[in-house]
Amino acid sequence: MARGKVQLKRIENHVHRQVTFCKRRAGLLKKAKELSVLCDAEIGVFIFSSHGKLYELATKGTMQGLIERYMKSSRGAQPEPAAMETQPAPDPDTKEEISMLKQEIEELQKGLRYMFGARATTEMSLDELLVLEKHLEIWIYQIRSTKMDIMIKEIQQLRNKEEMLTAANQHLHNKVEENAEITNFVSVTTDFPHPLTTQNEIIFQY
Amino acid sequence: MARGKVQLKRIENHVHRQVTFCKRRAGLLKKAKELSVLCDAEIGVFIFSSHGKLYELATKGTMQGLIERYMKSSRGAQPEPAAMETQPAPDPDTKEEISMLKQEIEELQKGLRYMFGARATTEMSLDELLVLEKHLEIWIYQIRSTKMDIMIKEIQQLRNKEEMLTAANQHLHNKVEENAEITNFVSVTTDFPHPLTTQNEIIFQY
DNA sequence: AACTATTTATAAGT
DNA sequence: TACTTATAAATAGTT
Repeated sequence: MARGKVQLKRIENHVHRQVTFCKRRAGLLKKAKELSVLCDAEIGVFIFSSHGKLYELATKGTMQGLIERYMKSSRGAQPEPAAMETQPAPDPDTKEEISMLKQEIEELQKGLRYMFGARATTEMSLDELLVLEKHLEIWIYQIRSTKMDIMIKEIQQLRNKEEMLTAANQHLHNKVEENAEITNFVSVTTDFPHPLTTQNEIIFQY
Repeated sequence: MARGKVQLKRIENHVHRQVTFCKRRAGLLKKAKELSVLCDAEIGVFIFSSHGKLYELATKGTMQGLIERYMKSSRGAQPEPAAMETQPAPDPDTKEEISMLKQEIEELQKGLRYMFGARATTEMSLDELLVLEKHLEIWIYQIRSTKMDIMIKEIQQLRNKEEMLTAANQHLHNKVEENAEITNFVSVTTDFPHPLTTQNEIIFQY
């Protein structure tokens, strides 16, 4: 944010990255504290550096307390899905990146499993698996239902479009016949089968 | 930070506080994401508004994963070993693998978001729904596979048990007949059908 | 670590 | 709630 705009990607230079990490980490924690004070919010932040070192902030009480509250809240009524975003750093270290991505997938799957209140699939009992299976079936059912809705809508739209095209077609057809009658000296036989309309000929943009 | 310096204390005006909360919350999460990307850090943030509503961000994987890592890191002594920097040749195959993995992550995240927030499935496109459906089908397949394994094992165990019980039964049966012959003065006709064994009679605890 | 030139965030206003 | 704008704050590059 100064003396040059920064690209939103992993800083490749070690030293530069380390310095930026320190500066921005301080900035982030400061912002968190400010938000907490100004707006009477309870905020927890933890930052793992690329070397695995932990930096944390809990604006009220302890991090443990906050985590407990988080657990309760996120499992309960209406959790905020706003922020499950990741921006995997475009790392030229492809091998490393692959393993990172795989780990990420693993974690995501774990997260999904966690939602059903279950542990790793292989650690699950038969009953737990049955419950999970049921959940997934319901989910798939919902997806298929939505899919069906979308497809039905699409079909409806296509039908409407067809109707319009047909009408436009008819209109043009009539026009052509009219013209043919009036100016039949041009071509006596205007017998080209059925005037195909293209999008450009449609008056009502759909 | 503008049009007037702000005092670092709770904003008393409700509306003003709410507005500031929204703005600064967005700012904080943005900063967190930036730090994560720029410096390859893993960051978790959760914010409870004064009304107890939760806003969260986990820059990699899930919040659960992060919390687990936090737990490990904060109570354990030494954090994780540093990731070594490698410089392998960028293989075209691996590139492809990366993009596939990234796509998979994207889909999983969409699924997670959907699950967590009960966000309308209608926000997903048809293609996205198809991919998610595929993932879930695979998952269900895995679950059924695991289930099958468990059931097969259980059947095998039951068969073994049956075998043992039959053997024990036979053994007891023989014993009884023996006794009957030796002490046939007690009851001349030891013709109770077939000695049913109960678990207590089994010698070999299974 | 300290110093700016800039960018970014945002308070107040609309 | 969403823009706009003037200004404060953060910070990238430099020393």
